[in-house]
Amino acid sequence: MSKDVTVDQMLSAFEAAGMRTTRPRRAMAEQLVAWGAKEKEFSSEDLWHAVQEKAPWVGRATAYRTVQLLQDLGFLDRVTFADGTERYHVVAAGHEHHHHLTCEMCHRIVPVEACIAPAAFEAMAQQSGFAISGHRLEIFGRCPDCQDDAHSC
Amino acid sequence: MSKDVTVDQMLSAFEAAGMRTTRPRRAMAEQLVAWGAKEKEFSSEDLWHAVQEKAPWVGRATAYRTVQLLQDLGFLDRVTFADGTERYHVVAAGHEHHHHLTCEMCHRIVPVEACIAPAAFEAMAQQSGFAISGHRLEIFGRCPDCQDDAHSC
DNA sequence: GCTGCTCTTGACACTAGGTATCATTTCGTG
DNA sequence: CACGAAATGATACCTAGTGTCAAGAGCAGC
Repeated sequence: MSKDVTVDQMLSAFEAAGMRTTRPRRAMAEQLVAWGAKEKEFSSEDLWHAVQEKAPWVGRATAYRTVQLLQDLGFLDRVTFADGTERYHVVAAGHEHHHHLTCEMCHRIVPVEACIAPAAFEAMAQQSGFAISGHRLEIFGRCPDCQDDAHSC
Repeated sequence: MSKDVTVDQMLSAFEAAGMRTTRPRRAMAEQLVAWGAKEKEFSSEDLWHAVQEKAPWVGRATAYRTVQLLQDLGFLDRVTFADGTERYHVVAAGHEHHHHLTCEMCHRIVPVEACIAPAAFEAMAQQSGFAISGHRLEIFGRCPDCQDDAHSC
């Protein structure tokens, strides 16, 4: 059972990394916690707009910078959709390595555990001589709600 | 042993799809064949610039449109690199479903066969109720030549 | 509580990469 | 060769994001 992250956890992580706990960072953390890890997906621009309602003094550049930091700190996950757009979602605490199954219609996100077998990575490292450092797997489809809709045009 | 594609093959594919074999399309096909499938990677912009040297009358929009078409026709493969940039490369004829292992330093591309087991796809379709329509897998690392370089800063 | 140093911010100009529009050109069929 | 549709090139525009920098605000030490 994965728990949602708290504002304090995010701010503590900033401190732990030697960064300051500023007002914009707090405002953005609050918005993220309000959204929670409920499969909610958003772009940096979305988050900026949402934060603006309660903290209109937050600048766009700051919003983008903070999203980047939160991703580095492991609180946000970047997800690629079938249409090529990139968005983020809040990582539920304790979620280990996983990938995403996304709906190409409504952008719903479902985390999945499936991944390449470690043996396969080793095999390709051997064959190619590469030092493998990471990978991304994105799976696309239509969620149950969107399969009925004939919005295929 | 996979063979490189020819200009005629590309132009025939356009015709077969009910499209015309125009001068810009020919010019771009020629540039692509000149590059070949030799792990060469390029952006639409790169291709446009290259084509301009021999056919300066080709417009930017046309270059982008043609790259899109060639991708739809299966002659080009879109590859995502570790830094998030998207580029293309020429698909060698007869290459079936595959993914790419890319060098995060020099952008070298190695095709790999490894993929998720079909059973895993079925399992996640069952669990989630999604109708799965596609996926992308990108693997990042450093090629043998770039492992020595201490360009880590 | 005040000082001062540094990190961070907000404003804004700018860029990369790509798309929409539309009058003009050019295929290729008849 | 003439014609209609498809394709083009020029251009304006767009999205998503980055670089710059003077001004502001945390936080440590006093």
